Amino acid sequence: MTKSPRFEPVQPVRAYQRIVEQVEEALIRGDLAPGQRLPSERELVAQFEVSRSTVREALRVLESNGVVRSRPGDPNGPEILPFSQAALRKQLVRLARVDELTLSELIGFRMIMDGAAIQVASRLRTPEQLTEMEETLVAMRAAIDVDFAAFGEADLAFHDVIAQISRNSLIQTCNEVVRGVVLSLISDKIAHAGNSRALMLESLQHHAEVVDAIRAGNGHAAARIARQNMYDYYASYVPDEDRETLRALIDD
Amino acid sequence: MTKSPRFEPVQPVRAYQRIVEQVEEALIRGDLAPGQRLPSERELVAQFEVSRSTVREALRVLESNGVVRSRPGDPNGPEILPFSQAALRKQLVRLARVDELTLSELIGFRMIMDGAAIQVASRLRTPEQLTEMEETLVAMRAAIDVDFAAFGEADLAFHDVIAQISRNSLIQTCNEVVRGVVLSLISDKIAHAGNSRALMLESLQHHAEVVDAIRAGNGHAAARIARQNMYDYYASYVPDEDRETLRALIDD
DNA sequence: AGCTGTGACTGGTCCGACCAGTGGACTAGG
DNA sequence: CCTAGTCCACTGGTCGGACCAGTCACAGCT
Repeated sequence: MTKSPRFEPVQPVRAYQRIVEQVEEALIRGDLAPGQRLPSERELVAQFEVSRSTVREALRVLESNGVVRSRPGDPNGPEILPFSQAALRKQLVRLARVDELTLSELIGFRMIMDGAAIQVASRLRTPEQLTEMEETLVAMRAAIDVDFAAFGEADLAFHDVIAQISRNSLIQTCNEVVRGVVLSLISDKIAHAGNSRALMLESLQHHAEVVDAIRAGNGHAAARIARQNMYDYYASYVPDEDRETLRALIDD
Repeated sequence: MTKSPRFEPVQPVRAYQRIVEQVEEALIRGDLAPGQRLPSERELVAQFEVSRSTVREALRVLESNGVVRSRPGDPNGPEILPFSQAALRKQLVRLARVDELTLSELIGFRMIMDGAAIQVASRLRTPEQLTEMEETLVAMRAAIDVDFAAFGEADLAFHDVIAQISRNSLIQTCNEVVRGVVLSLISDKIAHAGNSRALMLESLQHHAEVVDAIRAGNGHAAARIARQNMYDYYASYVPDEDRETLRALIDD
């Protein structure tokens, strides 16, 4: 009656993989927490009953995944790292670098994400959070007189507040990661020292309009302005033929 | 006049890391393409002038990042893998598992992403693409009579079409990844074999309404229905206190 | 008590060895 | 001639031992 046992392909599980699994599982179970230390490599050799090569290969994998960090000479052993989006960003950067993702896709993604987050935030925000947003605006204004990097940080803080209000850290993570990827892709082209101040002032103006719209409870308008700002800010880096697609994203 | 040379902290670069960098750079430059093979470990030892341990640690890192795959006995050497979102998903799953991300955040993210994608799609879609969407609807209807997994696949195909129309593969990737994470988180709770058919029928009905709205060019309505559907579909798995936040995402 | 020098231990790298498994070349059979 | 089977060179996985530069805690000195 049974048609076929539905066998699945099986590949050998290597020793170092099982070590990785055990460590990661301990992390998920909470037996291991960030800041804690793993036993030294030679101690792990004894516990797992494998050779040091195997232990080291497992540690390299964990290290590349951002789970632990080994420092030579540290008597406390490898350190369990706090969870971070660094590994996530690394993977995204890889995808972007090999041209699986174009710059316009990344920017389009941010336009959608940021717009959606702002729309949600305009509904959920408390008066205190509105004040918080206004403060980041002041910080942005002050940063303009410092340098471009400072302005970028202040801008990041603004978007962080938005994401926080929208009660979704995944949005925040995605925005930060994609933002970092975009900046790394256009970093070599940021030679526009000339008009940068004007661009920053315009960006600040747009942000202020966003806050105004949020204050008025007009989520649609806020989101639209945000997308417009994003487009103006990055459009010059996008190939002509992709700009139309991005423009289509601006209006609601 | 210069205040300080602005020194930055420096940590030693390990040999295996430089091997990883060289391989990844070759990949980005296009000197290495998916399907091609790396030299054997012993050959790499000669080329990089390091020990096999070092080469192997580099290969383990590349392997864990989804760049290559080593198979014992293969005379052709490690294989360069096609770029995939698997590594990306792995990182997201890790974040979700350690409770940095809650189920409601993941679902909220999907509501926003999917809604935005549908809204964009309703504007950009061609008549052919509309037909394509309608075909996935038919496939979903047929899948209901097979089993739950088949319905899930058909549902995935629908969302793929949407993401494709929105001309943004990053949206597609994010949706797929997050969808996979959500399913893996609730997989143990899918014991609702009883009412599943009714649920599938309702979901299909919602999808059909979405397509209707897209056909009519009403992006707002389409997005709203999509979010509502997403909420109905997953709300039972979300803790009570988080549901209100999700409900706030449904309207406009 | 405060400082310093030392030494046990750390991780990074290297070497050589063995094993099970793979796949292509080579050979025997058609 | 072509096919089918065998064989072996070579693969990656794992092991154990060795050496080095660096770090940190502690004992001993001032």
